[in-house]
Amino acid sequence: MLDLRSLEVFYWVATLSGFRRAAEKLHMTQPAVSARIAQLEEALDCRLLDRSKAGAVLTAKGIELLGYAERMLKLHSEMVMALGPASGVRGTVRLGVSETIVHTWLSDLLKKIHAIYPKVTIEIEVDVSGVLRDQLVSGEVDVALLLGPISAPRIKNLPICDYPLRCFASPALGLPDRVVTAAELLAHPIITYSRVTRPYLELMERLASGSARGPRVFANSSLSSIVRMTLDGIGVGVVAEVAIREERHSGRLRLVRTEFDTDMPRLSYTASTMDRPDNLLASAVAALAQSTAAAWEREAAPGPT
Amino acid sequence: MLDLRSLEVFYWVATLSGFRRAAEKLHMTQPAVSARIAQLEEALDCRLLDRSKAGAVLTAKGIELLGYAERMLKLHSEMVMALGPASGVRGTVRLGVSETIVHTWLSDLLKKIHAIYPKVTIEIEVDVSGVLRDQLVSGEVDVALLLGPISAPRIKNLPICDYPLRCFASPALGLPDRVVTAAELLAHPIITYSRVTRPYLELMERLASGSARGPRVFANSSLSSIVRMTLDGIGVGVVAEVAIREERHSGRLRLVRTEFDTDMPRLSYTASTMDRPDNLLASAVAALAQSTAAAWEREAAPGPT
DNA sequence: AGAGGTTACGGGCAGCGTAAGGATC
DNA sequence: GATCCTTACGCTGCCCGTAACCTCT
Repeated sequence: MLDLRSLEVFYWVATLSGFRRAAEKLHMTQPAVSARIAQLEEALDCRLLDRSKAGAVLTAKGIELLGYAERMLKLHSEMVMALGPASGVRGTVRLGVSETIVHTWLSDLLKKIHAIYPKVTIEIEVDVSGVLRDQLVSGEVDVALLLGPISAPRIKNLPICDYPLRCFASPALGLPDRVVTAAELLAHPIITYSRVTRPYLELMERLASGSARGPRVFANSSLSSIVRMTLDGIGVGVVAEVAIREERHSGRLRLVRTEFDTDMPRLSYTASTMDRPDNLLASAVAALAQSTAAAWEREAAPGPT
Repeated sequence: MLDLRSLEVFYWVATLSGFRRAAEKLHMTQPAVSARIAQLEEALDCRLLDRSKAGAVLTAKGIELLGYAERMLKLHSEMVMALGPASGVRGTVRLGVSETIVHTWLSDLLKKIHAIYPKVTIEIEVDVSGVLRDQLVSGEVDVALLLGPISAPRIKNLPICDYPLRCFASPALGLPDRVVTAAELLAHPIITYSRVTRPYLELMERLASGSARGPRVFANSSLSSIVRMTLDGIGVGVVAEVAIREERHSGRLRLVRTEFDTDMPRLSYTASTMDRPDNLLASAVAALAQSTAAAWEREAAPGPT
């Protein structure tokens, strides 16, 4: 009948390359999926999928139909999101988040989501951007707030915020209250993000060019841990300015101005989603993340943590 | 459920401003329409239409939904037209045609339509463009091949051909075989389209400016009749060049070159359709008309009649 | 033998039509 | 009372799940 349900079933069979997998995804039995596809093929009077052990692959007609199916399903989701009473929307959004975001406005975002979609469940996964990227691409998370943009097919990147990397130190470290040189700074160990992160790599690139020998670096995958170590006077912390607002405010950490501040990498975050016709909630959450980040910056209030 | 059928029912209720009229249009009973709308309103948890004696009018939410409904239905029709086996398409297209088109390539178009959509019924209405225009706007015809374009909301105009108006005469009339002056020409009566047509008006405008007194004009609503009268030597026929190809070819009528040939109005035809999400067949026919006209001109063959 | 898809069959429910019941002019 | 919509109710047909069967590795 070419109705929405059939298109949805077809979409998932095509996307997951299998009747069985589509059936699981759609919470129905595999014969039901078979029947829908058979009906679709009869209506269009052509084969849409070649069945093989390896998996169902689309025929030419199938590819053509898939294009329409995606457009229809997307339009439908859009309509539901726009018109359906938001408070009635149910579902689960798996949200991947970089730790920096956790320490800034994630809680604001969660409050906002819950206010608008009280029946939606949020699952949060905190990891470094590289891992989040893979999880997004493989569909393990629906939205990722990370250092973007991600260049992969069907990924939509929504810029949300852009924080400069800055150097911080405990007053106990005794760094002078003026613009310091690279040499002065590198007398202390650098405490920063883990080696697999982009800010780490960009930072190393810049520091390596300035000093004769590589600086001592303590790379740490936990932002809290970096802050802790910096507070303890182990060295100079290099993190996003926003991550230590509280410590800076209370005077426990000082901003260290350096001669290469203007050359420091910026952490550009994006809310990235996989462009799928279902789960428009993911896009909605991405949009909320954008507005939350903007609001948080406007307020310029030192958020808790 | 916000499925396609519900949207279709809603679309027609909104468009026709009434449950009853929508029911007739959709060949279903009025309670069934009520039920679908009620279900839609329940799903969206809001009223979509205000019922009043005068007719159902959309609420704000209703207007919003209508936009989505149109987009969805249109996309659906597009999909069906693109994927569905064309030979399986059923339906009726009411086609309004100007007489000039009838005398040129209409039969080619009908053959083409029948070859592609054997199960589609074509109803043909021949009239002058002004009448066709009204019939199209009021929905009495689905496609109109007429002197366009039509400037009315939701009308799509597809240019199909552009024929110059020319003067013709029977050799018996004795007009010289050279470029004649307006005065020489107007010594004879002018036989042309009916007074309610655009070419008549444009022609009169041009002739009036050139001669002291208005020319004698036999306006005739029937093209065959115009040709007949011209053949009989009653006067000078002024019609689209293409309409008398056969007579000209057989030598029964001659082209009369005039000093104002270059200033003659051109008959620009369009295939015009009402932009409705259903009846994509109309658009398909319009497109076929365009290609048929182009093919006919390329062949430059004097088509029968 | 096991994974993946098809065929066969029965039950539940959505959606339609018929018929009767308001509401508003 | 005429028109337009809603409510009530029974029926049909679709769609799904269960279960058995097919096919290929």
